[in-house]
Amino acid sequence: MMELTRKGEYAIRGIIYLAQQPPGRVSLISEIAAAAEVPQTFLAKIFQSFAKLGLVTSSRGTGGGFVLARPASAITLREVVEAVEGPILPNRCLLGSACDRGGPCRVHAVWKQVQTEVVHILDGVTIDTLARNPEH
Amino acid sequence: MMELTRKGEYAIRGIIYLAQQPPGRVSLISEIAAAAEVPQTFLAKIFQSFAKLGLVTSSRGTGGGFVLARPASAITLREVVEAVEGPILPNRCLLGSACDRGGPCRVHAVWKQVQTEVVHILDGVTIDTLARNPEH
DNA sequence: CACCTTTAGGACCAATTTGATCCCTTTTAT
DNA sequence: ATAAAAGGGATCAAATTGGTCCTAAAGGTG
Repeated sequence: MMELTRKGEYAIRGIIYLAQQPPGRVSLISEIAAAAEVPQTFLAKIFQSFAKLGLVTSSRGTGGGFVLARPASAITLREVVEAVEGPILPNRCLLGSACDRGGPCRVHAVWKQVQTEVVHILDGVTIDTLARNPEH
Repeated sequence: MMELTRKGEYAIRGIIYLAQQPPGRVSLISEIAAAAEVPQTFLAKIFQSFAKLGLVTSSRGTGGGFVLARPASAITLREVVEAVEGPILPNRCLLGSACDRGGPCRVHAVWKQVQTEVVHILDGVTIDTLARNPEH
């Protein structure tokens, strides 16, 4: 359980590639897809999400492409993952104030703790760290 | 992301009910399903998994049903969740020694850390604790 | 302007997973 | 024998995942 989907994997691989480019260099989606070994049309959708959320800036037309919107050191793994997979919610009952059967359910506090821990870990990792990581 | 499925929710609700019964008391699947407000046939499958894994003992025929195989204080939330959802694996690459593209991937260590933390949290919660929890 | 390049966005689709249900078999007590 | 349970397999609809395709929009260039 708790598995990252392909979309999440592709998102991470793609943005790491961007982070490895010289600052300010524009990359085509075709280039990123080839480098990250990811289906191009699928990756295009992922980068659309990134652009909407302000993780990357996109430009169209000749010379267009994608650049990180912020330094890689200011983009966390959590942001990237949540951009495509949605918020980290181990159990539905973390959403509303009450579980489905009246009052917070018995395991509510446990899931809350899991959520907090995972968010904390993913917030502590930046794309810059991953991009520089020699462990390849 | 990281959401528990219905199966996981049902599993937890069902085993908590069992833990709330007087020690040694046999419960019918129909009774558990009604109390936990879970589809009976679906819950039956879940309890089959429990029985196979030795979390509960089952007996057939008149007077048959389910009982916890161990004291509720000796059954962890992790066991219950993993019984129906499979092992806690945030990323596929935690499975084999290498990621799909040669060598451990850049995020490998992060997912390993997430896995370790979640397992630790869920191992620290017993069904007994949940069953007694006044927060309902 | 016309034309090419590139992302944006929507529609669509196949495969897989999820969430069940049904039916028949096996075991066990009476 | 018979009734009462769980065991196990087949089946199925709905949702999600993983992707493709096509057209539109935007931005450079001659």
